[in-house]
Amino acid sequence: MSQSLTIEEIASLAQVSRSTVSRVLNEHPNVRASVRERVLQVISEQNYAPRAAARSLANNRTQSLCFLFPNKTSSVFEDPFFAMLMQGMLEVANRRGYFVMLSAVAPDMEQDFYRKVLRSRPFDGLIMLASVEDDPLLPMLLRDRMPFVLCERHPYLRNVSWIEIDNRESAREAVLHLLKLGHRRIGTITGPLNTSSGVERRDGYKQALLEHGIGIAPELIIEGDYHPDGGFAGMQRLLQLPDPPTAMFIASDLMAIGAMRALRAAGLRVPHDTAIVSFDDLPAARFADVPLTTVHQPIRDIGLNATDILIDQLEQQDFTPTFRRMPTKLIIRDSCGASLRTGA
Amino acid sequence: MSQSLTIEEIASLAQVSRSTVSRVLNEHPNVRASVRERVLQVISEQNYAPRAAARSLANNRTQSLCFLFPNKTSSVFEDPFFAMLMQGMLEVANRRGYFVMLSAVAPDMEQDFYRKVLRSRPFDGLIMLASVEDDPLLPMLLRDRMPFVLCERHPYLRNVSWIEIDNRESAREAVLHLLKLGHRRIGTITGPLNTSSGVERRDGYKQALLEHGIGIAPELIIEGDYHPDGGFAGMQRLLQLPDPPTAMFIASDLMAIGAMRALRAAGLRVPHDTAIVSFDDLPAARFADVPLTTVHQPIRDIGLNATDILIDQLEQQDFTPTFRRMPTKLIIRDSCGASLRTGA
DNA sequence: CTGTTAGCGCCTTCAA
DNA sequence: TTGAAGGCGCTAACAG
Repeated sequence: MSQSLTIEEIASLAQVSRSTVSRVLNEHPNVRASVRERVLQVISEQNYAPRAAARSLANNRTQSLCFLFPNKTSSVFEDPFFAMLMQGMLEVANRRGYFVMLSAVAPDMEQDFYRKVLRSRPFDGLIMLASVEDDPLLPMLLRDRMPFVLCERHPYLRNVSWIEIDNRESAREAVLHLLKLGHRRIGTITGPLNTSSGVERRDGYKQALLEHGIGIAPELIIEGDYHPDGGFAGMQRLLQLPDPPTAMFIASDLMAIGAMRALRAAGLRVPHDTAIVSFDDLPAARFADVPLTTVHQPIRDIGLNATDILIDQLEQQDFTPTFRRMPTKLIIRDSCGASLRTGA
Repeated sequence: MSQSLTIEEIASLAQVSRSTVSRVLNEHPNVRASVRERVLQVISEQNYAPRAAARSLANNRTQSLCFLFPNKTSSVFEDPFFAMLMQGMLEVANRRGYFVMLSAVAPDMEQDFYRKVLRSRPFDGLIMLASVEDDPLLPMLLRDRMPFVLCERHPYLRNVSWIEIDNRESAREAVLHLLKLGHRRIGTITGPLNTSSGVERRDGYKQALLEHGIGIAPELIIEGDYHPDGGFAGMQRLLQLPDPPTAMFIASDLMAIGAMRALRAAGLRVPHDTAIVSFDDLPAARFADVPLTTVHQPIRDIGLNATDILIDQLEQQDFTPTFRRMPTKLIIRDSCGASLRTGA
């Protein structure tokens, strides 16, 4: 890159000391207005910007955040859920003057990531997506007092900050909807059961059934992975039962899309033969073959709020654990069969 | 965060000078093996990692790259194309020891981004996705000699590095395929015509037609935006023609999916009434309602190679403009109708 | 092969 | 309100 100026040169051009330029840069009040003007003038003329590295070294802050994605699968970024989350996060970070670094750590690289990256402190705080029960990174982060916010409640850790939705209640409502439509044999494909969203949505499913005096049938509960292939495989297994379910609560839209493929392959129609309610309300839910009835969660807002929380904590230097809960809403479309009934 | 050690303290624990520790850290050859061992031992015991900011200040390198996304639409990250590209980029960056910063700059923020972010040099180089003809950032990058690689050839700039596919030839083959199937009235929905991929794919379409003695019908060429809604709208317009096309070359899978919605809404079947060949071969192409015949491009590899090129340039300090061309391949599925014919 | 010595560019006391 | 001076943690000559 071309030689860029230093604060020293700006100072001499503006005929003040480095300190004064620094004060102007950092919006210190104690600078005479006329001097400030002159300095700003020179800065603008010279197109000067202080070097991030020098600043970081001096004030111990990088003005950047890290978004840490799990990388169990090779396709995190292809998951629209993460994409939308990221959209929200990036928006806030930029608005509030933070850079954003991205990391996707493979399971076997976690130690390495911690040692080489995290301890070198290239960022002020981080946002973790989808915390797994036994995530090895969390204890290290806590020990080092690295500020972070989880984008989902951790299965049992509570002395951290997170942002969440009411997974259990939302799932319960989804299943109640199916019950109201007359279904009694309802299956579910859950999320990963080492995440709290996976467990909670399953529990909401169970609760709804029990409230209606319907027993839990273990063979109707299949653990999935939030991805289409998991939905496909799960549905296939359920279809092999002697008495397959007439309705499904599927813990993510993507899995529901996979499950619908399996149903179609088996010659079954949604919602006529099998009703479906899913979770997330991704754009794909609306455009699916059969538009999905699904629990809407404000994904972008979640990312947005998580980032706001983190930056607030950083700027106020107050890291007392906190959480925020976002609202959800059941969106009725075609896959549950409700429109069939009213239509009929 | 907890107080972390400095190189000085590691040095005194290992009973050597800072320089020696520094040499060990940077894998300098000139360190006695036994000393190196001792230092590494201490480093590992203390869980030490040099601070990124201090390093950057001293050696003028940040070890980080920026991925710069266009942000015309609010949904860059929802585009699987970018997601897959990013996957490849992140992989290489991590493997070669670089951090990755992410930016999505809104059109009206470009000046600001340049002034505040770029000039503060928080990264060593950047990868730009989808360069538009009149992108205001490019001239500034060139002026500042900021190392960068484009993930698509710029419409006319040639003294830069980029990675590309042969858009024209690929599009030509796609259209030839439709011609071979007997179609004579073939329409196209193009990409944005201020990008080179948009222009080149359209030109490939024209070339194929002309080679077969078919005149270009301007009413059959509609400019799109690579997104589903653009495909939907474009197809709708074409369907209003007195003599609609019997086949379509659509410059992206997402637009093809949108176009198929429009066709379905009009009661037309793919491929029976309207054959379609598209471009990209996203995962969605395989799983579409009617699986898409489409030009496969190695998206992840493109990201991978772009990053390799950039890092090579940085590490060899050789910034002579270069480009690399990746192969494409027409994947025949159902939407073109080829299988109908062989089946029949 | 190793230690000494200057910086890298900025922020921040401390005096004036 | 301003300037002088020291230091943030590391790298990179330069000596030895």
